[in-house]
Amino acid sequence: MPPKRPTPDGISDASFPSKRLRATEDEYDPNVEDDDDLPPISLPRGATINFSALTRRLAEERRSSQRDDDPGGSSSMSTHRRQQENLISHIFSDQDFSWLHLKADHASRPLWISPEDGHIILEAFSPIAEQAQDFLTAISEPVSRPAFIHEYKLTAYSLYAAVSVGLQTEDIIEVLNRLSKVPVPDSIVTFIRERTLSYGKVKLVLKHNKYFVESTHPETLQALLKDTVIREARVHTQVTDNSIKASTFTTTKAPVKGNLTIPGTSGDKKKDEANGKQNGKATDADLFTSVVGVDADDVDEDDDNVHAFEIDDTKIDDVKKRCNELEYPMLEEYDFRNDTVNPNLEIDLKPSTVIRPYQETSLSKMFGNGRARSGIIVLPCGAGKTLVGITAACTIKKSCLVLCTSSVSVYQWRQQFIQWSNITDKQIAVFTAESKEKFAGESGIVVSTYSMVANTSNRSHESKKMMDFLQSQEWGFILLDEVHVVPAAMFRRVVTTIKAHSKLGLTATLVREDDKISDLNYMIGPKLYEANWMDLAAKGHIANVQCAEVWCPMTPEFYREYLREHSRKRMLLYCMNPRKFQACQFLINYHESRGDKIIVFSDNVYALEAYAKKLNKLYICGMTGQVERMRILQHFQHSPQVNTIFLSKVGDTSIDLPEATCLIQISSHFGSRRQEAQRLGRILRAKRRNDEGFNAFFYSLVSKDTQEMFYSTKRQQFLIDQGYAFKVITHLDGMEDLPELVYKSRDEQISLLSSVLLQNESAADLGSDVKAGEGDLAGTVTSKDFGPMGGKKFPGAQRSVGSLSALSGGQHMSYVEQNKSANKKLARDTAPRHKLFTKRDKDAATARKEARTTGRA
DNA sequence: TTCACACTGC
DNA sequence: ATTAGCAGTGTGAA
Repeated sequence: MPPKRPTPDGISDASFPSKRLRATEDEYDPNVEDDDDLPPISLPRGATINFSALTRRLAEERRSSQRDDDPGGSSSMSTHRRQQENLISHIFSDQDFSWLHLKADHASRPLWISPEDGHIILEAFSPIAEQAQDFLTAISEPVSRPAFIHEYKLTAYSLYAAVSVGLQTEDIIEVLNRLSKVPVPDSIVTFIRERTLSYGKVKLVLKHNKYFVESTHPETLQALLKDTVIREARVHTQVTDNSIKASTFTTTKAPVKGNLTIPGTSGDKKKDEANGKQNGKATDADLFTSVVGVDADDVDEDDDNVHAFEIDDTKIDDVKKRCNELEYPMLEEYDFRNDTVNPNLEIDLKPSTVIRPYQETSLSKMFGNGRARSGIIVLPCGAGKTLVGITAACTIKKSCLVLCTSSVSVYQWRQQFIQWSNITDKQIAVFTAESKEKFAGESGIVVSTYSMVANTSNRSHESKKMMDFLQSQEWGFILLDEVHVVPAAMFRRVVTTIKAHSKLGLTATLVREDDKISDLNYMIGPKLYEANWMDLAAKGHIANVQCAEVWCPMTPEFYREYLREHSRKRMLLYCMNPRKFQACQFLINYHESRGDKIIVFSDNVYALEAYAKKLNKLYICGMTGQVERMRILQHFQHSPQVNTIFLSKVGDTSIDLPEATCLIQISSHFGSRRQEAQRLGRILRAKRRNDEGFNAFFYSLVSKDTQEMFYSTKRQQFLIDQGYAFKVITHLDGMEDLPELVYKSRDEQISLLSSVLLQNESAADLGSDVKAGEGDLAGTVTSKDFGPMGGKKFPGAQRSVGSLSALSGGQHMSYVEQNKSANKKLARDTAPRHKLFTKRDKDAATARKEARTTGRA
């Protein structure tokens, strides 16, 4: 037996599921056998202390799922369980790292590195966690950041990004070593060296509207030219292999950040420098600022011998991709201050504009060495992405192209530019289907949409002329809003058709449900900065949000139909579940009475309409005209009579939503994590966040025991990774007593069901009377009509709160255990269907037959 | 101006 | 592991 080990946090040995978890500092006995049927889980001791509860739970889940899965039976639950397990970080799979030796003072060091795959686990409760986090976001990808344990991953891209932000190989290794409980494994050290040393050897440069691959190492270029993709992209000119002396701007030793000020930082650069230079005390904080804030630019810069070859600009995308694969990622930096070819743009932030610390941090990553690096900045919605973009444009001071997803945001960008900077009306042009302006003078800003620029076929004469103009320009800066859309097959074209020296992508949610997100690494550049949502919330920049998933049981009638029907009909059934209706009504009622402004989202237009009408609220969907939308939004914003609106998917994009403080989802798009996050973002901006203890609320209404539960789990993953804990509400206290509760009687429920089923068959009349709600604001029912709350307590008491669920979102498992039997019982239930539906079935059958016979005739 | 239509993305 | 309905933009004809 290994010697007894101390248990600093009071967790006794008895709580460990397996003896193999008991790796010790000095000794590990490989002969200790597993004496139970648990899967082997091994972690170094520093980690086991914190993971014990979770790993145990995981093991239990596994065991129980193995045991009571009935073969061939209702497999939905067991697949469900498997799916959920897959969502859990793979760090808990059966790897054995007990051979790693902990440092003697490991307790004071906050992280642990997996030698296998470069995953890093950070104890977020460590006193130096915040600095460690700064460092880790710089060198690795955040995978998941719930309350106590954060997970990061070292990847080639993240290391490229780290180097491009100015970190140096040995510093990365050293800091990592200082923070780690175990010595940094050799495999990781090698990995870091390999990836960082090849970085910066190859550059992509734009000169005279042509792209060149440039390097000071001719042998590197030769190596690249051995690749067929790159060789074929090469354009042969007279000067190809000669050294091209940079003629547009100097390539001498780059000036360091010293004399560059990012506007709006109120001279904060002095502070930066002071921090960096006065290394008197070797506290950890200093260590980080001195490393992270380093401004040395040690890319070899022997400008005597810059070798280059030109490449075809239509093949830029492929070449960049290839270079990444060959592990010579191309460095794209724009030395805008020494660019004398492209005209300057007189633009600056207004003196009154001050940017926030995290915005400054993100910009300092971009301009860290006095030049503009291409890359991506990830900030939550409502955290001021626009201002970051504008400040970047004001720093570069060259012609700038801004691209967004919709024409509404085009005008928003334009408006923001005018609001925050001293740009004049004439210098900023809008290019959409309606307006095709050009800016006055030789430099300026153009704001447009992706589809406008990406559209290849079928272009009108006007826009063709405009496109020629855009393509003839050499842009100093291209700003890509909602950059996660760029990898889409059509939109990725814009990156190659527009010639820009530097690119900045902005997004709140750097995720897609396909695998194209990593393409951004070579298309735009590395991720320069990613904010931690929880940190921003804690500092009061964005609202604090309470997230909850409300489980609404299906009524027996609805569930029976649900089991009989297929995909689309199923969806309608679980959206229209009367219990969900009631929950929705209750929550609206509750939140209106405490003065919240509420937005209710439903992806399903039919359900949206039904809910809004039943509950007497205004709603907006795709059909709603622009004028009507504006009017409703105005009312929502200003009228105390209108506190709740219903929105379809239009709310996700292209609507400038006023501030809301509460959000309820009744149906949503399959498993889109992005959508979930984007919707949450709608309430992050809430002004009232500054009130002490103010919370915004985010509810997802889910019909129990339906597919919705799986999608819901999947959708939440992004937010859980950001550190949000979803609470599960299984019962809304006081709902039954709500006066005027809708669909209370069984008869009402049945008639709802029949209309849902009918609607299914004649989908043609969907949305026929969209305009019905127009103008009848007077009839809008407000909170007071629902009567007093009767002093009912908020259902907070019912919420599950626990360290385990807060830890990792593992709370989703809880429902797996609960409802299986109920599920089966309902499915088995052979009680006759309501006669209404047997009749309906018959009618449908005869109708089909008739249709067939008449069709033949 | 408004509508249908094509195309595209999520 | 995957869906198909809802949304957007832009164009040209009525």
